[in-house]
Order: sequence, then C-alpha cells, then structure tokens
Amino acid sequence: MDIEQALAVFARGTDEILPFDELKKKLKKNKPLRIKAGFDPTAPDLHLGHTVLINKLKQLQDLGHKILFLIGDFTAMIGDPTGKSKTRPPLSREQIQENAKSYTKQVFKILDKDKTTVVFNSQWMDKMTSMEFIQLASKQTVARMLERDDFSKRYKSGQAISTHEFLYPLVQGNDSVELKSDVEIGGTDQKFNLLVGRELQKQAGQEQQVILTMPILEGLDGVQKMSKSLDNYIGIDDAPDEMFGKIMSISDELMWRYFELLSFQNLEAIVDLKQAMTQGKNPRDIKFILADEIITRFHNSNVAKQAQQNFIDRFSKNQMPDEMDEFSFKAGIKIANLLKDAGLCPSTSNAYQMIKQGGAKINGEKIIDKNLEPETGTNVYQVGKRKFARVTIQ
RNA sequence: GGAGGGGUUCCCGAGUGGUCAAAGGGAACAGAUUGUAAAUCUGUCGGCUCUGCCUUCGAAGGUUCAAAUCCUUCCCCCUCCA
Repeated sequence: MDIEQALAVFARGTDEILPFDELKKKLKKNKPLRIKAGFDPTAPDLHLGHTVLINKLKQLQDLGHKILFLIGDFTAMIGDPTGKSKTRPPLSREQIQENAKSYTKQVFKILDKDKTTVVFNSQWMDKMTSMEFIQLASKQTVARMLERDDFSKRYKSGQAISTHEFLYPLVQGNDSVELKSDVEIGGTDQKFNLLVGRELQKQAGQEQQVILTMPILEGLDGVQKMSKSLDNYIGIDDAPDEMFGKIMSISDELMWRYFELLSFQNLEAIVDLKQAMTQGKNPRDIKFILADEIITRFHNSNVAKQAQQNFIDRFSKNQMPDEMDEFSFKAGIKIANLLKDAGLCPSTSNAYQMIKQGGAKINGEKIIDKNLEPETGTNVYQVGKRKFARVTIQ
C-alpha cells in the first residue's frame, strides 16, 4: 500500500489531522507508527460512541501500526473535566480496576488482542515524585488552561473549577512523552488535551505526535453526546432486541449520522440509500439495514434477523414479547403496588398516574379501576409500550 | 484576611411569613397520531395505606398558630480587594 492510500485510511471519517504534513513524513519512514489512544475507565460499559474511535484504531491496526491502548487508571482518579459542566467525582482504585477489566474485554470484540498493547498510566504516574509532578505542572500556564472552552465557560458562568482539574491535560500529555507516541487519537473534545501532548513532547526533545480527532457520536436524543451517564447510549453488550429497539428509536436525521460514523459500508452505498429514501423508500426499512449491520457486528447475523422479527411482531403487529420478567404475588395486592413491585412503575404514585392516563394494561385491556385487586391467575401486565411483566396472583 | 453575592424538587430557574409539593422552561414519562422517527396536540412529572395523609427548598437549631421565606450557628460555591 502506498502512502496516499494509507493516508486515506487515516483520514476517513476524521474530524481533523494536525498537522497533516507531519503524518505524511512519519509514514514516509515506512515504519509502524506508535498510535496512542487513552480511555478513562469511568464507565464500565463501552457503547457505540466509543466504537467510533475504536473502529479507527482497528483500521490503523490493520495497516500494521502499533496500537497503544492506554487505560487512564491514574487520570481516572482526577476525573476528566472534558465537556463537563461540573467537577467529576473521583473514582476509587477498586472501581477503576473493575471497570478496566470489563473495558479490555469489550474492546477486543473489535481490536485484535494479539496486536494491541494495553498500558496503564499508573505504571509511571505512581512512581512520579511530588517534585517531578510540580515540574510537570510548571510546564503549562493558567491562562493557557483557561483557553480551553469548557474551563472558560465554567469560569465565566461562575462555576467551580478545582485546581486538580488543570492537571488532567498535563498528565495525559505526559503519557505521550512516556509512550513516545507518533499519533494520538481522541474525540474532537480531546483536542486541547492532545495538543498538550505535542507541547510536552517538544519540551522533552521528542518528535511530536500528530493528533487525529474523531467526531463525537450523538446519543439517542440526537443532541448530547452519547454517554452512559446521560442514559442515551447503545451499549455493545446490549441484548439484540434492546439494540434493535434503540436504533429504531433514533430520528431519521440521526440515522445518517450513525451510518456515517458506525457503518463499515462504503460511502457510495450510503449515498444510494439516501437516494432511495428521497424516492419514497420507508426510512424505517433503511434503519433496519443499520440495525442489522450493528447487531451482526456485536452478536451475529441470525440474532440480528431474529431481533428484527421480534420488533415487527411486537410493534407493527402489536404482539406481546415472548420473554418477560415473571413475578408472583399474594392475592389481595392492590394494582398500584403490583405494578410497582413488578418493576413496571417506579412508585405507586406513578402507577396511579399511569392507570389514570390509560397507560396500564392487563392482557392488553386498559385498567380502569385504580383500586383493583387482581384475582388469582397468571396474566401479562403492561405499562406503556415497552414494559411488560408476567404476574401470577396466588 | 476584608467586602459583597449565592445554595430551591432530574437540570435551569421563579418564589422573601400563610392562597407552596412550590411559577416558567428543558428533560423524562403516558395518551392521540405514527414508521416505538420527527413535528403536533393532551396529560403527568416527591412519596404513600391516594378524593386524604406524610416528607422536601445546603445542614442543624430557634422564633411563630403558621417558615423555602425571619433569627443563630455551621458547611459549600462565586465575585471583587489583598
């Protein structure tokens, strides 16, 4: 493969590559590059948002470059301030260990385990003395830190910024020095942190890393970035039916964004789909294609087909799902308590409201009487369109 | 260290003694519509033994028939001056 082709692989789907010419120079040396990507083990489950970046790593790995998969176990204790409007609560060592384990396990669904080097930044950060840490801190100015969009916003709007949050970009940058990385990949929101790495490498007399930023994937709401804490994510460990449902619930507009960032289909194929839609193809069916590809990737093709069938049965034909949680209660229980205890409503107050609004059903029949005490027998209870439970009254 | 401003229900944000479970907006949830899309309309949105009762307005005390609102102490945040 020549350099131009390799560059095309680097560039596909990226937001920015800075500086582009330096990447070219690095590639001309015809040696495997050291590609660094850092992950904060704050959330134990990977979601599709993370995979935008991991997919890119996979592509570069296939080109023969060396992937340095950095788990920021030390930095996690600081809490990355990126994109946050508030200080993050620091994590304990134990939590981080747990999260890191589940991280690597999931990541190797995409990356080739044997060709990936996993490193933890505590490996060198734990050995750093206070003096060295202060020296590190001296390499950046407060004014420069405040250039960061999220810091300056918080500062201007009168929100707290703790001093330790300034240390995050420095530690991340220092990781690049330790790893002698040639390229660092991150989300667009990481741009500042990635650039600090360049600066620190320069001060350390190293060849500077090229930074490559990937777009941030929006969550199911289509507005905020996909994240676990906002609960707008599709986890790569999600059950097939759940994945399917979530993908179907995204807006048409967002669907194209997902195609662009998550699908491995080539760009021409996506253009064809867009054209088909303007010519009257049901957008729902195009979403089916997306769902199929993604579920096949993380599960398999058969399950993906099954998930689609389940979806059609349940929502298009309005059937009940086959599998649901089962509960058993003693006779005399009031309907509101039953709905709460079966996990269909968060509280009895909420249950009364659902009944009032006609959102609660038994075997598909709306519940009218809010004081109902269901008779003995097994029935399917439902709240809204997607919460079901099979309940036996004894 | 000094001066001032502020902490309200998931978020933003009104409320300065009773009419406050607390305006308004956002998010979310339910119903109608539908492609479990968007948009729109309607309703809900602390808890419970649910036409009533209980607990919330940074924390703890106090004043009062009555407090998110007044007083005291404490904790936290912000701004300006040093």
